Amino acid sequence: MLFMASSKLIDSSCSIARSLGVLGERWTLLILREALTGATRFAEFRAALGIAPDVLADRLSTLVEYGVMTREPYQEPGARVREAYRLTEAGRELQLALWSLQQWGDKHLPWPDGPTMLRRRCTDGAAVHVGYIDEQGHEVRAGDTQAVRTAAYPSAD
Amino acid sequence: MLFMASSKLIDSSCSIARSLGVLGERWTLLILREALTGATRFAEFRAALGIAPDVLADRLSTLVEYGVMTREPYQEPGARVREAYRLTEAGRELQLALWSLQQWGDKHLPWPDGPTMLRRRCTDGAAVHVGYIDEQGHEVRAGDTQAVRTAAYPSAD
DNA sequence: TGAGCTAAGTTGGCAAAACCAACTCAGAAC
DNA sequence: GTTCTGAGTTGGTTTTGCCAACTTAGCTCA
Repeated sequence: MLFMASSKLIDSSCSIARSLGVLGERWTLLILREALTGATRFAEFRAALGIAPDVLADRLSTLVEYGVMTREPYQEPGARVREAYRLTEAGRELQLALWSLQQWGDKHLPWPDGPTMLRRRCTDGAAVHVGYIDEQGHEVRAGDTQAVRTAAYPSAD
Repeated sequence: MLFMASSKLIDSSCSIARSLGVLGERWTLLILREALTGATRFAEFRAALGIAPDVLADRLSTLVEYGVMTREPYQEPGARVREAYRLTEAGRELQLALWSLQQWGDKHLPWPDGPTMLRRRCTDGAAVHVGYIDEQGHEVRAGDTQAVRTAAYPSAD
């Protein structure tokens, strides 16, 4: 086996580090962006991203290994069996993280012609953004948020 | 110059790709996690992450270059001048993206002892999560969201 | 005055990962 | 039975990351 499922990050007590252990390698989040817009086939990812085939094979197998995507053979009538890579529910939930990055890029690394994608509500097309929400489902301002350590936080390092 | 400010991703028309061009290299998001919890000095990042000093220097200079952090000398009384790396407002806004990843990791890559960090409102300590919000400041369910292309979306590839 | 200490790096050699082109393999079409 | 296409694998080169050692500057203390 040439590829090692990514680093020791996945054994970290920090959820951000564990997420990055699965998602943080080069190309992975772009592969997921394509998957969220409907790509399912090896050649589709390859054409859309220009990624080397060995790297793509490695990333897809990592995503399958950690339950972000599934690899399933399928057959169109009159064609031979092919492999389809589909997002699991866990994978679909990564839309939130990708939209966070998209929203940040729209604001802080703007493109001359403006954004190429907008985030909308299906039902009425109203603008949707990513933000902080309290238990009543109401938005919380960024400055009113804080992260706090739990008892599970490692005391001695 | 040994280091090239990261790839051609920053010239992409996709905001996710541009964000990853600045933030997507190995270690970068973990450096930002430390910065959001108060780290400012080279040696602090190094000790917290165990990152090689040349890689850390490269990542910090990329973050400064793109306006995510500032590098400013400061002097404690009776000590020589040192460098402090501080988040800009753009950098502080990345808390949203990091919390998205943390929330995903909490759910899909759980740690045996439970999460080590919780997301809270400062004023009353109530739980806060990251999610989709409409123009009235109310939460939108994930399944009710969609991304749509604008006129700026590149037609011919 | 100069020897030691610390922070913030830089430099050089080695190992791992990414990139690229060429090749494989299987089934369908011709 | 030759060609085509999708989904990869293989081999060689380049880039990136990792590690240890070194550098530089200003402070402290003898």
